[in-house]
Amino acid sequence: MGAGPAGSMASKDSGPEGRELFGIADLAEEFGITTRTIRFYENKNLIHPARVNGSRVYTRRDRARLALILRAKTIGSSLVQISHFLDLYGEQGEGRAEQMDYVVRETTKAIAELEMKQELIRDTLKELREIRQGCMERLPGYTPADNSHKV
Amino acid sequence: MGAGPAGSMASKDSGPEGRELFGIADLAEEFGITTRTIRFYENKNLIHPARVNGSRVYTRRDRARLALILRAKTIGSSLVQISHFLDLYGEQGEGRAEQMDYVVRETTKAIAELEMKQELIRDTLKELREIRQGCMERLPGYTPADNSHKV
DNA sequence: GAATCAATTGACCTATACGTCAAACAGTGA
DNA sequence: TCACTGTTTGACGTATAGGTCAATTGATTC
Repeated sequence: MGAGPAGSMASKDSGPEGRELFGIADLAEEFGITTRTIRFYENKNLIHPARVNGSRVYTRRDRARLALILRAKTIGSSLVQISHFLDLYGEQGEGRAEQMDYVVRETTKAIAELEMKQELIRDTLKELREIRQGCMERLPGYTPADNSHKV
Repeated sequence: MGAGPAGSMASKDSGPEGRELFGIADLAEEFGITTRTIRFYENKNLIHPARVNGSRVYTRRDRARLALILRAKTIGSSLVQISHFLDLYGEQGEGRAEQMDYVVRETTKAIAELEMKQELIRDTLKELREIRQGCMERLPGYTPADNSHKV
């Protein structure tokens, strides 16, 4: 089965931010990934775009969801983990206390894991800064507390 | 080619911390990974244990290196990235200014990337806490600012 | 209405990071 | 000495995360 275009002629606006609906190529370009990757995520049930004439159409919510996925990936989560993540983000609306309790427990776990990662990163950063500092001191033309070209 | 044991009878001490040398199984157990994983890392040139009668023998430095690898993995680095990481950790000793300069540049890049990840995690944590908070408020028996069973 | 162009599904391929045997071999204890 | 345990290399299998190609289809343009 094929589908139609959703090319440069956007559904409503043409600005990159004022848009409401997006084609798969738009999102791919915006996030610097391939359409294959986006379709792969859909296959893994991470995003559920609408279909128009067989073509995928993404809302802002879909786009935000994709952004969440990519952010989580950068942090080091697997797609399976991300899938559970996304459930938490979606589930807040309503639901019985049972569901709420579940979300509370899961978010608590996720928070704990991220806090641990945060600590590991902090430690690593400290070490890297020490290494860099040690190197700089051995570099010719070094003067202690050289903040002349500080960032 | 085969090899000999390095079993429960440790090279020197038997305590888990006072040790100086370790067998592959010791490290595997200590870090909760398999020996296969450790051998895989060696195959990728991430660790270079000594050999005694064909069997791998790990020093404290090797053990620290393995710890670095696993920490970096948790943070979300690939083994290739970790390989470069480890080069930086090893290279600080001496070397010409050229090498020092290289290390300074690479550590700077690594630091920037980690700082970015740190921010992403901060953002995610903030959102997760909000979600959890929102759920808790909808939970029965909730009283605002309920710190009665705080961690 | 034929060409073109973007998008679709399906199939197969790739790289990473290991898991899982299998066969061989080295020490140790009985 | 023989069995047993732990280790070695090698080979193959698996899960994840996509890349790449092919054939098709649908909307737009000429």
